[in-house]
Amino acid sequence: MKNGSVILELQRATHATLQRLAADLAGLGLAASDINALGNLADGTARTVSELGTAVGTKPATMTGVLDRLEGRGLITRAARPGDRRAVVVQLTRDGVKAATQVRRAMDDLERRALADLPAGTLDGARAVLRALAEVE
Amino acid sequence: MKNGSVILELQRATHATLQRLAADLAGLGLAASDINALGNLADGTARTVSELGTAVGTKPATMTGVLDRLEGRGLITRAARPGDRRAVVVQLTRDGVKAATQVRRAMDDLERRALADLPAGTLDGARAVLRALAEVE
DNA sequence: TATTGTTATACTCTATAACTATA
DNA sequence: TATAGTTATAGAGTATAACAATA
Repeated sequence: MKNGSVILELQRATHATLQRLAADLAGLGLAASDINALGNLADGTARTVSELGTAVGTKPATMTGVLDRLEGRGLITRAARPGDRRAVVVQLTRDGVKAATQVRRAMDDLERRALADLPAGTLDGARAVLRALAEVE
Repeated sequence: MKNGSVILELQRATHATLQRLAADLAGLGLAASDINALGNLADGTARTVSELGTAVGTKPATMTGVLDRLEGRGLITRAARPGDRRAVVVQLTRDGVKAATQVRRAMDDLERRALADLPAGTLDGARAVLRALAEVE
């Protein structure tokens, strides 16, 4: 395959997986960013808005809109962090945990389907590449 | 690192590289989709709207807006395909070639910076993973 | 003064459905 | 009838800059 830019292939893979995920999770009525945020919160760790934004890959100002939606649906709570009342800690509610679990399951299923036929070690290399790209200056 | 979903890492890498690219190419005043489209057209091959949409990862209806902008800036032309006048062939203009070349150069530079320290074979494995994810059903 | 988050603003990105032209 | 693309619509995603509250 020519046009071999890894970055272009990255865009394609991202578009395809996001769309696939949204379809697999259509019953939840979540937008792409909602899915991304819930997927990152799924491990149960509470995060500040900034931390979540970094994990998701967007600015705090962008997160605000997403969090407004998730809060409105009762999937997360926002609370001032004890000790530093500037920071806002985001945490899943009980319903949020359920939704996030479904998101993670859909992601895991998708990965399994897509990568079943690839050699075992390949995935680790891919992670290294993705991490390096995510941190580029 | 926990939260090890490849899909989540994919999103992070995509956000980070897009933003980095947009900054590196700020002088050209291009939107993310413009950059993506030009990067795909950079090899000089003319493509129909549908083909380009597939390469970029979006629907034809989305491409229309991007192409309107690129055409308005004189970077591409649209013409009916001889033999099937329903199809629209997109091609870079002379200015478009210049812009696309800069886009590809910025992408290549970014990849070099990010991946310089990784073992040689890693990249091929990553491509295989990205391709598999892009084609998942 | 610096930091965290939200608001305000202005575009871009996207999909779906309806439409036009061509096959 | 089927296909390629555009238009219309509506909403989601994004950044920047200005702002408020807290440190």
